[in-house]
Amino acid sequence: MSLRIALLGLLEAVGPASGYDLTKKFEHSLNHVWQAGHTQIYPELVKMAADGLVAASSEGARGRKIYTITPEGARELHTWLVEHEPVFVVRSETALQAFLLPLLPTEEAITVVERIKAGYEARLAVLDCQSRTGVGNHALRLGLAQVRIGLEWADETLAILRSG
Amino acid sequence: MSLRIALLGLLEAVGPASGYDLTKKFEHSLNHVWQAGHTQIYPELVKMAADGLVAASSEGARGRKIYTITPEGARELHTWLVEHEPVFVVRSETALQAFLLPLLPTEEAITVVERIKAGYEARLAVLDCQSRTGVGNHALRLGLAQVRIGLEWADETLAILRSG
DNA sequence: CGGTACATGTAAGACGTTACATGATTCA
DNA sequence: TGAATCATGTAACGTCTTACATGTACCG
Repeated sequence: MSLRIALLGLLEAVGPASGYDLTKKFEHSLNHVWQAGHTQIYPELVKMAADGLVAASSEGARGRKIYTITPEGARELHTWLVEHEPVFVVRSETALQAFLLPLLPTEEAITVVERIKAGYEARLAVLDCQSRTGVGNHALRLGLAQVRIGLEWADETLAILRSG
Repeated sequence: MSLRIALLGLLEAVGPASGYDLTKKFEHSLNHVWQAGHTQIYPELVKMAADGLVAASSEGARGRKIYTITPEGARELHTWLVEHEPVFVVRSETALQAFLLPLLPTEEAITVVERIKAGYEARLAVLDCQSRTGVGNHALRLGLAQVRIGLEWADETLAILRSG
């Protein structure tokens, strides 16, 4: 469902686009929110077209197919956006490492937290390069805040481990 | 893979346990880190036993089966903990709603953010009840920090929407 | 002419959810 | 005795990843 919504949202936001374009958007602007590769996106667009949520144009250069959101698709998107109840589904390998940290001797735990911290720093660098305007600006603020808090957590945790 | 690690970690942390016990742990202490229901946990334990990572005792009261982590399981857990590179896979419906917020008229966007905020508040209430000691203490600090930053983001976003 | 980016797809298998199904024990 | 909790499982279906497969257009 959410993959559909993400695709409908992108089509609504940036106008008609190909599966390839949408795949790039997933890589470069949606990546801190939802993830999907082309092997998931292409078949989903076909299904969405069959369900009348998007319309596919005839093929362009290099077999390029342009999809446009239909009024029905826009309706579905709008309904989801205003009615979807937040459900907190978390599946974070980093958080799992953090959870199990006390099972390691302090020295190893420190090494693990340092690696997690480096991961957050890399992530911060990526997010810092993204445009702060246009659709996604609120989500980017959220993503940046979460990464920064991750860094704070790492420093705090290192301090605890080193003092304990 | 991560489900395995979570199960091995719990067995290491709390000692021998049944699939039922582990399911409860997932509900009550691991829920902000990883999620799995009994329909996923029971078959996984069977596979892990076949792979020699856990050992199953003979059946106890009410068909209860106790699993114990084996030395091989402990080794696998340790290796993952110290060697696993952080990969940021995010799939958050809430963040997706945030991403697409600019597609809504301001009034509707405000309603959506208020619902997201209420979700974070509910989540905070749940996390606040959890034990701050024992395995999982670091992950709990991380989870709490992330929820609090979510609340800050919601207030900030409401301010932007109301002033814009 | 060779590499890179464009552009699309399929298939197998892993992972996760929902619905269905069963039976024991405890407590009011 | 009926409800709640304990306790385990299967099956169908949906989602996601990885590997495989193919061909076009542009640039140096």
